[in-house]
Amino acid sequence: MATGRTHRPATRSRGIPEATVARLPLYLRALTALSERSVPTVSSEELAAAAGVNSAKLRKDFSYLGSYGTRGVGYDVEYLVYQISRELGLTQDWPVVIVGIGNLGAALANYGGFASRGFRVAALIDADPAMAGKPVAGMPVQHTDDLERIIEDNGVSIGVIATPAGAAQQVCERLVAAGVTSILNFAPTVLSVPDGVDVRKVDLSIELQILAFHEQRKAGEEAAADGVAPPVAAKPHRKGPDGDVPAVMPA
Amino acid sequence: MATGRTHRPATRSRGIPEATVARLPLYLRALTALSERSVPTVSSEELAAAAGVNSAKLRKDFSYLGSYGTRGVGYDVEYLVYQISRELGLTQDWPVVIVGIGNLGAALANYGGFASRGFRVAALIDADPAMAGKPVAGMPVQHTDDLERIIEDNGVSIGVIATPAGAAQQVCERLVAAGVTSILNFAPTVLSVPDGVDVRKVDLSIELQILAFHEQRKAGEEAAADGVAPPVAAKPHRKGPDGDVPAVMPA
DNA sequence: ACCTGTGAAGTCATTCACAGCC
DNA sequence: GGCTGTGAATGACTTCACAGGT
Repeated sequence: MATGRTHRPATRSRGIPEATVARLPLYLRALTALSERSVPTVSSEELAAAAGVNSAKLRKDFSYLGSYGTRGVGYDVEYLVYQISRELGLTQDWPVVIVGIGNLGAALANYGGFASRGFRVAALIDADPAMAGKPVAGMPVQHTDDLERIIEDNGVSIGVIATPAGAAQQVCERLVAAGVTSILNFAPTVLSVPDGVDVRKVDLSIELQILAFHEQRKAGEEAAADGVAPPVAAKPHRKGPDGDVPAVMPA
Repeated sequence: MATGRTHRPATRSRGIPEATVARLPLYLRALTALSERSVPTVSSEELAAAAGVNSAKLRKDFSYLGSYGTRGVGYDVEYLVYQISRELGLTQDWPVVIVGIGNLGAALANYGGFASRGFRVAALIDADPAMAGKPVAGMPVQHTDDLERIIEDNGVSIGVIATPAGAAQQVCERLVAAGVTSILNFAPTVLSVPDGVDVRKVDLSIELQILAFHEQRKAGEEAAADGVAPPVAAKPHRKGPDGDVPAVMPA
């Protein structure tokens, strides 16, 4: 059954560190912008600034790909664009399905960034029969019943889940069973998948909570010159009979 | 000035490692689910499984917050929910503005997860005069002209940018000038902000590219027993005359 | 003179493994 | 016997600093 260990055994990625892989798209974007302005070469310092990282990191990152620069000169923009695209697998195109065409799913379907870089929305899928056939982003929504067929017919290996949390795990299992091996999950749930399947998640609520944490620290920074008061101890007040405490609710 | 060094000087966060902070929301969500099912206590093993991490990591994470568990027993669910909420600053509420009410902005405005945990959408702002006054998610869209006033009137310190890439930096600057110190950026651009301002980004296209990278590696895993063939040179295919797309080209 | 590529050092994060308590 | 809390070990990532090429 493979419990939810999304964790791949080791940084199995023929040499390139995961942290580096995560930055390649950033470099690629910056390079593409330079390319559009017909800039022929760029130094690690300039490119790093455009990508929002420091130059030592960038050079180290590129060193994992090979020696694509020229000492005393910098990097050839077009050449690097090509090398990074190839490394990321963007020279082929990737059919993608989006499952769950609510507000978010529809927004994703309309998002231009999809098409631009080798990703192609092959199908939009929703469980609501009333949605079936309706056009979203110029494409008819299809019903979940046909999920397996759609995946196979289109050779889809990347799926985007934009369903409510409750439906996500089940959709995930169907996608995986049908052959999908990479999933981008927008539902606020932990997905468990078998080994060999990659999951990445995008979670608004988590990001906000992280910001709130730092925001709170900033606020506590007045008053404190020596001992930064931790969050404020507040009465432990455990065991609320029926939780007068945050009756919070998951998304 | 302060160039785009988002980088805070050091992990200034009174002890709690950034990686731990990023997982607290995950634990909180799992705990909330348990709380709703009235589960009174939970072991590190169980909770870790629910949150999709391993138990050693979870125990270490909690150890930064204090000793909130009981040996031989586990953690009191309600108590932990309270402690983590407090640590994250979720016991107060955070007014948030969303700037850029296109497909994505509207989807975010409708997203339930916002309201649920101390975050409150204080205003929706868009640059298009035609949008002004239109209700989205039961709330009238306001014009960018009033951005500064809205921030101040509502004491907003967290802003969400969902504008097109081209407008993001400028919107960011106005938000910061008006007093926002935490930004969640959905626009595919690197934002530069002064020290003391936190930026987190959510970028669909980057996530997909990371998935594509791993996907490509998986594909290359047949055939290879000894020397894993690097990316595979694949025919560059493409080359739009004036490509809005990567006009990829080797040197 | 300038800029890349990279060992070496330093910092941060995860995992191990077990003492201590229930 | 079961489970937490945590030093110590290991591993990953970043930064330094400079040798080496143009």
